[in-house]
Amino acid sequence: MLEQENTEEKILNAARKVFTSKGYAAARMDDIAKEAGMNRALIHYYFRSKDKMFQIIFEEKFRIFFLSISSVLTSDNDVKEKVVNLIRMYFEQLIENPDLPLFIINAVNASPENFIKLTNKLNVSPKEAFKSFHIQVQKEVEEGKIRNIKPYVLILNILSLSIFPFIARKMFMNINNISETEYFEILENRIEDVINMVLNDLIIDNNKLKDSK
Amino acid sequence: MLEQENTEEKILNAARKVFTSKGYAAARMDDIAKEAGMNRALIHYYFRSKDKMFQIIFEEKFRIFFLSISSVLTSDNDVKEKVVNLIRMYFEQLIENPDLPLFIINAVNASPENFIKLTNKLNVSPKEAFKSFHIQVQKEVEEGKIRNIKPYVLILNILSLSIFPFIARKMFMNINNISETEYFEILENRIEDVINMVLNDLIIDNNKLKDSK
DNA sequence: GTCTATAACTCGATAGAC
DNA sequence: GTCTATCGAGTTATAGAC
Repeated sequence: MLEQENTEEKILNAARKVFTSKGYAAARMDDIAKEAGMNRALIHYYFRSKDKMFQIIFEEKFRIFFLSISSVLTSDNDVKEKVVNLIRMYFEQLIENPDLPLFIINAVNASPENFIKLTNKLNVSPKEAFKSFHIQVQKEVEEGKIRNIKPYVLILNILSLSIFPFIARKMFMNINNISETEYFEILENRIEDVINMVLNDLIIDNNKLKDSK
Repeated sequence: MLEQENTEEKILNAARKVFTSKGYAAARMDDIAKEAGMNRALIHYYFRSKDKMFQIIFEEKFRIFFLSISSVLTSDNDVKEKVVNLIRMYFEQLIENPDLPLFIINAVNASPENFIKLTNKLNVSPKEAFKSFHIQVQKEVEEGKIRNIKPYVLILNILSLSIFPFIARKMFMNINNISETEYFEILENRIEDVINMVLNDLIIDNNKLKDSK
């Protein structure tokens, strides 16, 4: 069946593509118009200004990115289950939307005020989600379910291992002369490695291992 | 003793700061002029165009970033020693230059041709360094010195854990309401965690651990 | 070498015909 | 709603005085 897009959807799709791949400053209204198959005047007619369009796209992407994290972090699983879910969820999401993290990071860097305003405005608050996860990690550490690890460190490790490969993918593809498809295959095969690494890190006493080296 | 900068150095320092923090598209020649304490005309007199200035800065940063990786990867240490050196070196370098990775990644994404040209031009080739490390990893896997791990995966894990926290630092600082100094302290305390995690991953048989869970 | 003034150009935004 | 033409602000780059 043929998906019939109306003009507004065409523009939004084009804007998504251009803004997420080039960022705000480098994006041209004419790029978006061309991508949507029309002229600049028309996209101004629908969305008034470049700023307003960007806000719409940013808010949408921001929501996608943090809604899924929050839902995993605030579920009632234990820490280890959340770790597994986070890593799998990131991979699924980023394979569909590989430009997402860099887009959000660059947008936040360009105007942190904007980020703060959005986190306050949305009912999905990454701040709250992270905070409740912190508390849970501390609790499980005290109970001896996982090793003594700082919540910050655990989150940083998960996000780093999941997100960075997508952020740096073009450089990697270039350095190793491989296509995006091949690269994504490598990443898919890597998921279980990442899960194992993070989980093992949670149950291993590093001092014991050091002695045996 | 007072470091006397001449005009050219003043401009380059200003350009470094502005380009690495804003990226090419968002940087303004007037930002650089103001940062250097002079007017636009003068920076054009010295460096002709925005493009040429950016090329100089990019090439310089690129060199810094890959020279240090290459020197670690092509040393005659074994894989485990290289892992430790890589992680420590990244941290030291990035604490001094936290905008470096995002700057390079964005520049490479904006024009991959440029990246390819540079890697060919420089005598320091990341491609070669990575390739020789791949071979070494495969050799040590065959010898049983480390577990059966794909070289790609190992490199991705190291780079992810080391670089991502700097790339996403502003978002983290915002989410957790902490200053850059506090954040860098967290990262410094995290180094040994990262080293342990990657090293343990190299010597652990995941199947055995899975059974005991 | 360094400045002020201004040319040349890019690009977001609007006017107005259809 | 959609288009062509054009305005006008913002930026890079140059001319020319000192």
